[in-house]
Amino acid sequence: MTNKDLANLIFPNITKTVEDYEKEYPKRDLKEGAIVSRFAPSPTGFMHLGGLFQAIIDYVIAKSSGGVFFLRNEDTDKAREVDGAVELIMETLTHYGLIPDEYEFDGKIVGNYGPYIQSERKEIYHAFIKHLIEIGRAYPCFCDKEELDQMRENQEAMKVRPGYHGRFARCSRLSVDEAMEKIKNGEKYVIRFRSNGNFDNKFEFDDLRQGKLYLNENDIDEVIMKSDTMLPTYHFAHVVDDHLMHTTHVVRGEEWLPSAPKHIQMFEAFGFEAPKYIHTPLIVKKDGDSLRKISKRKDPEASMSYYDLLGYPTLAVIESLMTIINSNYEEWHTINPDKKFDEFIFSANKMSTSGALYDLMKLDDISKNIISKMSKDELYEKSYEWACKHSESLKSIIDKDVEYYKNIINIERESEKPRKDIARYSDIENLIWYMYDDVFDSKEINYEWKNITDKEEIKKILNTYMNKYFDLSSQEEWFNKVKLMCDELGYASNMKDYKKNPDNFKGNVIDISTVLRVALTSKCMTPDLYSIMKLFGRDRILNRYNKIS
RNA sequence: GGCCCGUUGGUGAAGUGGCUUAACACAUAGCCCUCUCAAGGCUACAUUCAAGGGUCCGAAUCCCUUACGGGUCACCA
Repeated sequence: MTNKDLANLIFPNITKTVEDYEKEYPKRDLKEGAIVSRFAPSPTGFMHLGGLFQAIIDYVIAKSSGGVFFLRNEDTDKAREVDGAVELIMETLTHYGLIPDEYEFDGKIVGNYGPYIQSERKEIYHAFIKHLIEIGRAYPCFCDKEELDQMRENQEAMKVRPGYHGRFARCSRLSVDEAMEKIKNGEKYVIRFRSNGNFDNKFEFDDLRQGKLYLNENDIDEVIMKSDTMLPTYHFAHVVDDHLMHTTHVVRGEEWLPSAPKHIQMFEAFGFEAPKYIHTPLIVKKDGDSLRKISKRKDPEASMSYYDLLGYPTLAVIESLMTIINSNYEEWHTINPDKKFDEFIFSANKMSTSGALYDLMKLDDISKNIISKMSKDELYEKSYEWACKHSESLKSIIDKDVEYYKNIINIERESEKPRKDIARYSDIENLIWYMYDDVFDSKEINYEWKNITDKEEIKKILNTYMNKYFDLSSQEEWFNKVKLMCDELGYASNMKDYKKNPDNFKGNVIDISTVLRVALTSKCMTPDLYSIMKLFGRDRILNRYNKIS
């Protein structure tokens, strides 16, 4: 009996060969230097920051090089699969504008290199494994979990490196006849790759981020096919898929670096060229004094739904991640304010070498800048869309009168130096509620008076203002009148005069405008008062002022 | 424990043997401007690059040792 007989016994129905698949998925017709990248999550939970981080890199390197970005669903672990995870991944990518060129979703395959769902590629993997068995580079292993645990314990006791390697790789020494006998007897087995590496040898590995690395050769006979489902493990699926799909650059987390030697070895066993690798740093978080990987369970900001719920513009999240990905991104962006982030030429070797701390302050800053540059129409659309999903109360406010809402958010907007007070759409309601009479009337109002708190004085100021100095003809006139009133009532209209001789005055123009502001809005901090008064109009102002008693 | 990677201000970081008296941005503080707030302008914020030793005329940059942090050693990805 030969290896071929063994291969046929295990995969009797596999007739296609590796060569057949090579022909079926020919080299992509792309221009020189075009990068083919992929985002390949496993549908085990929720989309988190680290995932988006990688997807952005994939997207940017593909787009900026005129290449292809595709999505592959790595669902080989059926036990950990979670319902709806695939939908969430697709939704999140779409939400952030990172739409893959090739993908498989909802029964539809887009692209010529599919299927893009690993569980649908079983036959392909089997053909490749069959080939490996035929050439003696893979073999069935009948060791069960207990035996392997026992082996590991012994290894630890003997202080030797744990793992299925060298003399510990028992099943690798089984003859073909013995193996076939066991299979015919119905014994359970996995398929292992037969390593030809020597752990004491180093080889040069070129990681695009870290540069040349010297890693130990792999000598572990890694499991490449699981027993129950006959699905491949990640290691094997990665080799077959990224070869057949002609991925040029694999972007993956740093945690994969230690298994890179296995992957290289498998590519070599098939005679394939390995893709280029970019192992990305983990996003970490400060926990007490030490740093740790950001975690979905402990850190709400690890989940993409956090940003969605608070209403950060998607671009803000992307750009904040871009600054971590390549710190020269910000510089590039200020020089090229009109270019889209995916035109940025990413340099893997400029990526940070250690774990990056995600800074929510920085996110706020980027976000404020982005929102401040939006036109009123754009802000209206984005904030309304957000409100429809996440805030019934903001939605109802906007629905009252869209034009009025737009005018409010347009105060000090669409100008050279726009206001930067909104970091998230969820901030808006708290900034504008007092502009709505019914909302104002339904609340318990706490007037934030400052220096002038005497009710009689306040009433006197308000009455004088409405009777003699109310003027909305222009910003300048408006303020001139306020100053004139100061003179009449004994307050300093000029701050310099006031500072020189504060005792000569009852107060100053700031005190007066604060009374006008607080009586109208209840708040001592608001955008430009003139603009607010313009939106109110005389009657509504009078109405608010009459509430003061 | 073995193997691999890393360590520059509160944060992201620039830096690749002399242009560094260590960019830039965020944060923080102060001042200016100003009808409040936000914004904007200006200023401050690492005598030092984890520590020690070495190489060199010259080191954050090259070498060694130590310390600390991270990753990984599954029929999980």
